[in-house]
Amino acid sequence: MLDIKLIRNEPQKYRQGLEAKNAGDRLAELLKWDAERRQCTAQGDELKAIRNRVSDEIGQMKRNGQPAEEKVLEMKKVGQKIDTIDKKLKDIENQINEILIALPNIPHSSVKIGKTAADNVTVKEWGRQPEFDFPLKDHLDLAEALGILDFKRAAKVSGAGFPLYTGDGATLERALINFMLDFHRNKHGYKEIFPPFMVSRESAFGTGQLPKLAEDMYRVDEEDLFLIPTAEVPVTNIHRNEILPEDTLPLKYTAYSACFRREAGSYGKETRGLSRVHQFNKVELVWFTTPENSYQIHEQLLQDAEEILQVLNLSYRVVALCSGDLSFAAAKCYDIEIWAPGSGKYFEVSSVSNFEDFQARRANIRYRRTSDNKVDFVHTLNGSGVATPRLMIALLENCQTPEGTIIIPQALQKYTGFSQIGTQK
RNA sequence: GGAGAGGUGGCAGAGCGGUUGAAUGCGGCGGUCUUGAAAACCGUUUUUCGAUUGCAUCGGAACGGGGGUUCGAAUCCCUCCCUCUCCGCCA
Repeated sequence: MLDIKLIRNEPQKYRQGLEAKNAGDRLAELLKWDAERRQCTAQGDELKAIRNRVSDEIGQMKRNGQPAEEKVLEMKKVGQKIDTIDKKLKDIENQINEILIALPNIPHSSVKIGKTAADNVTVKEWGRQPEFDFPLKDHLDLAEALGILDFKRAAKVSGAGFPLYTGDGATLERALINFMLDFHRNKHGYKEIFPPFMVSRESAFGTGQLPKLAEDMYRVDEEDLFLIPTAEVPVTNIHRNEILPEDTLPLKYTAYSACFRREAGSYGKETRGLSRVHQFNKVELVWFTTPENSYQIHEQLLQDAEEILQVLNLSYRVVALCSGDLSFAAAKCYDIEIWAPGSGKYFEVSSVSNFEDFQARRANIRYRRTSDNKVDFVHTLNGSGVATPRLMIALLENCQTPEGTIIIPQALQKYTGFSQIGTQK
C-alpha cells in the first residue's frame, strides 16, 4: 500500500510512478476524496470535542445532584450531527481505501521504464551453455523415458498440471529441497522456517495477493483460507502487526513450501512438462530490514539465490525487470533465468524483489529506531532460492547423456544417495 | 464435534457506566548515590488521525474485530474472530 500522505505531498512523482507500472491513474480522484476526508474529520472532531467536554459537565452535575436535562438534550442533537458526519466519513474512507489498496507499488529510480517483458534488461550471464555432440532431449522426454515423472497418472489423480514424481525423480526432488535449505541455513545464515501452507485473508492481503490476484489462488471455501502461492505469504506475515526493535534487524528467513497456483488464464502458454504447474516446491528467502539497507540487501539476496545455481554448475542469466513487468507489490525485481539446452531456452527459476515498505504498510510491520525511538515501516524483500520445477528442467537437460541417463551434480549426491539416474535397474 | 473459561499498555494484572489512555508490579530508558556494580530513591515509558504546520501546542480515535444502547462505554447488549482447559474423534 502506498502512503496517502506522501501521495498528497508529491502527486507528480506518484503519477509518473504509477504510469510506469501501467496502472490506471485514479490519483486525482484519490486526492479529491482525501481532501474531503480531512474536512469531514475536522468537522467531526470539533463536535466530538464539545460532546466530550459537556458530557463531563453532565457527569459532574449529576454527582452534585443538579438537574442536567437541558444539556443532555443539547448533546443528543450534537450526537445526531456526529452520527451523520461519521457515516459520511466512513463512505469517504471506503472510497479512499478501495482506490488505495488497488494501487501497485511504484518503481525504484534505478528501474528502467518500459511496457512489457521485452523491455527487460539482461544484467548478467553466468557460466557457459554446455555443448553436446549428440541430439538433445527435453526434460519431459527424458523424465518419462526414465520413469521419474508421470503426468498421465497425475492427471488421473488430480487433473492437468500437477506433477507426480516417482522413484529416483521423487528422491531427486526431495534432495534439491534439502540441499537448498541446508545451503541457505548453513552457508548464508538464514533462520529456517516451516510455515503453514494455508493462510487467512488478512495474510494474503498483507503481501499483496489480495485483492487483485485473488483468482490466481486456490481457496478453501468453508474456512475462507487460501493455499499459498509462495512461502513469501506466511513468512512475511509472521511479523504482521508487530513493532520490531531495530537491533533485531535485519531478519532473514528461509522456508520450504509447496506452492499452489491456479494459473488462471495461462492455458497454452509454456505448459509442456514441468514448466508451468499448479503445485510445485520452492525454497524461499525473506528479509525484514531498515529502509537504509534494503537496496544493498537486495543485491545480497540476489547473490544468495544465484549461488545455488553456481554450486550446481548450471548456466543462467539475471534480468532486471522494467517498470511495466514488475509485480504488483515490487519496487524493483531481478529474475534469474536458467538455461535449458534440451528446450533451447531460458526458464525463470527465481524472482528477487524489493517491496520497500509496500507490504509492511499493508501488513503493519514496523520497527522502532534506536536513535530516536520512533516507529517506522520496515522494508521487506524476498527471493526464490529457488523453485524446483524449472530447476529440474534445467538439471535434467544439462546433465543428460547420449544414453538418456542423468548425471547428478556433485553437490547433490550426498542428498540423493546416487550419482546417476537410469543406469542400473 | 460437545462443555466451560478468557481476550486490557513490552509483559503480568486491576478496573465492570462519568476526574481511566487506563491503578499496581515487573521490565526498559534517564538521573541521584557508588571507585565500579548491585540495592535503594526520583523521574520517565502506547499508537494513530487531524489542525495551526520545524521542535512545540491543541483536538479526535484506539482496552481482540465490527455493530448497537447512552449526554457519556474498557465497563451494558449483539455478532464475528482468537486463545486456554476438559471430553470425544483423529495423523
